[in-house]
Amino acid sequence: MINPVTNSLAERCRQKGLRITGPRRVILRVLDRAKDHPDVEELHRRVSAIEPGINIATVYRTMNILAEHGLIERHSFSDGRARYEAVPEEHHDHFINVETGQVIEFRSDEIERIQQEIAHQYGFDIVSHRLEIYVRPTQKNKK
Amino acid sequence: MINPVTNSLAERCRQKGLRITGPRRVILRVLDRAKDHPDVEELHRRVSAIEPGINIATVYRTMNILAEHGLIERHSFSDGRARYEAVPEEHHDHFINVETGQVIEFRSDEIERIQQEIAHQYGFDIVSHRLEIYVRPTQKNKK
DNA sequence: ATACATGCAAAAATTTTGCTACCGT
DNA sequence: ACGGTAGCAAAATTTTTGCATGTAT
Repeated sequence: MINPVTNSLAERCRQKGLRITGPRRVILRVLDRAKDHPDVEELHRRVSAIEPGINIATVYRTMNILAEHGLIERHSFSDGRARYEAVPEEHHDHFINVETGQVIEFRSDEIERIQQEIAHQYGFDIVSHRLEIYVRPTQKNKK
Repeated sequence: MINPVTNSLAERCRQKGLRITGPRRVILRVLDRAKDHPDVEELHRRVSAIEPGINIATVYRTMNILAEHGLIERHSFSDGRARYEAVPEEHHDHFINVETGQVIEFRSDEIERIQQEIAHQYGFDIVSHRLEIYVRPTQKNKK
């Protein structure tokens, strides 16, 4: 009963010995608060709204550093650009609604378990995984 | 017992009403034969080896058209560039060996089934999905 | 014949990098 | 003080596009 919910990214950066600078603090805050999966441009927009003058190159560099340290996850989904989210306390997967583009998180212990099983059959240990399910709303209650 | 193994991409293009031009024929052949997941540059290299003079813009355009028609799949894996494969007769997922970068295909009906189940619980029909498991060889028989 | 496809070069979009100055530890 | 970091601009990379010409159907 020690951890409240999640350590903030800033805390986790500190634990890794990364410096918490002004720009970085803002970027980390934006990532902590994001409930979606913004790309670099969107991150930069949000960062700039909090504190103007932070260069987009800094956002790119920070994303690379955070990803190297395993503090954020990089996604691609259907679109081209890279999109990011803070590494969640508990792993989850994603539904992507193809009609709206909306991303919905979900988790299934059964899927997690079976993946382990299959990987072991192939002689592998899982490092990480990524499951994206592209969906549309069930058509039964249509007009 | 009508289909031999798989219809060639060229055949499937024809069925969709896409024109089979010279450059396109070569690109489709390369895709048909590829057992890996080449990016545009690599595709262009292979295409050029068969027939020089085909512009990389044509490869890009063709990939976009084929993807729109659902004839190829676009991946991202860990790296930046988009990578492609002809849509397989039967869907499969991927292991990515993080130590070597090698991509291994696999399939689990159980995983397929559970995904359906979960999607339905959320009120969705599955359009497609993508599962990538990043792995490393099991460590038990180490030196 | 006509709509679609290609080549080429230019442009757009995305990401990285060199360099100097700055700031966190 | 030291070494990582930021800003800025330039460069590198990846992808798209306008346009004139060519070609499959």
